[in-house]
Amino acid sequence: MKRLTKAERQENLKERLDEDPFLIDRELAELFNVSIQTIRLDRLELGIPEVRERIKSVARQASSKVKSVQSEEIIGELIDIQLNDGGISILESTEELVLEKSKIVRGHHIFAQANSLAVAIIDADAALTGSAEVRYNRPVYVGERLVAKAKVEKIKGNRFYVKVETKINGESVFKGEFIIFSVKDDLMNREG
Amino acid sequence: MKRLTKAERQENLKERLDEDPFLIDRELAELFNVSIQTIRLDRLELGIPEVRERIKSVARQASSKVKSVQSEEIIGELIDIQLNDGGISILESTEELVLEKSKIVRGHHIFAQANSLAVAIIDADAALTGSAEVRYNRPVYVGERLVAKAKVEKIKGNRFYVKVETKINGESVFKGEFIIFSVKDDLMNREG
DNA sequence: AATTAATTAGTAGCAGGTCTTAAAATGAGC
DNA sequence: GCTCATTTTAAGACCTGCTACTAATTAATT
Repeated sequence: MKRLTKAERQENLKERLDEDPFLIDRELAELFNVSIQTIRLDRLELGIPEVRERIKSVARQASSKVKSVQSEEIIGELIDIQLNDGGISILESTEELVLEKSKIVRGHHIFAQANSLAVAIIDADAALTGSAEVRYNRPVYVGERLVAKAKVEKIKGNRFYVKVETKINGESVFKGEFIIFSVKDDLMNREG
Repeated sequence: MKRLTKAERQENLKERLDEDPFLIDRELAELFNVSIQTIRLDRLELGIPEVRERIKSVARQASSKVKSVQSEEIIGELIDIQLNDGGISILESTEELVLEKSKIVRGHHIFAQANSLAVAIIDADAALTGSAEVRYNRPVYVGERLVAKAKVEKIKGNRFYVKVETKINGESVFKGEFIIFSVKDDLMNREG
């Protein structure tokens, strides 16, 4: 690799370490064909910690990350919401959501987006899904952008009837009708 | 902490480091009230690497783990299966599956278990969920063991009608009826 | 040529080890 | 008590991958 300017090198450095935080200064020095001191200066200027600290922070997140990925309360990104009325969420279909062979998004992820949206728009301490009726209109592939739109159709006591339709570029790929219950705190704190 | 025997200490050491791989020898020495040398001997005998290596291996798994958790093709553990007939899967409800406040398992996880089971029992190159009708009978709390039982009710061409019931200690908590489509490979390889 | 910016070199020191050799301490058996 | 094996400490040299600092060298720029 030919010599880059300082600015280029530092940009590149950031990316490299983002991809692979295990790289030590010596390896980076060889990579950019500069001295180790230069790399250390770069890290200093960029506020990038040493390799052992980088690894530590990756490891620290490791335990909690498994949690945070799975335990997102809402699947997808809430972009609009009117409590007890409606809402919209967007989910990018990434590799993680997909069947390895066919690259088709597993159905339960589409359900999860719709279900968590339906729950989210309920104005209550907590809401639980009581039942759902869903239909998948066509398979969803990696990279497609799932836009779920929820609408509260009817409210009867603590029962909320919510319709969700998920579209890709305006094409309907999923429809669901959910019955959501709002739950009082005292009910929830009972021992399971 | 009073002095333990060598064997006790070593057992204990393994557990400790399993819980918290970040512990350095000095901390362990204080913990067990022995010298650092003793801890090092213990690690040597037990084949436990030094703290930096332990952290590294945690970090190394981190990147791949995020993927593997989410992209499991089957949610829960398949413990019995008869293709095109029925199957059983078990899912332990851990903290990761749960709403933070209420400690109730989010509905889409229960759906995911049932749905992936329904798909798994279909004898085909690939199977996709066409529609589902589900009912949640009662909230599921952390620690409860979800046993999902699927039964193929009817087959019509490439349409499979599958009923899934999920129970905890024999008590029904979830029922679902799924229509699953088996898919031919050429259909799946079309560009999305 | 003079000045400034960027790079390289060199030294001391640190954390958390390894590996080796050797000396104590402890416990069990007689 | 004494003896012997096990267990525990201790001490020293060396290692990696740094930090922190000082100083020298090498481009660029004016």
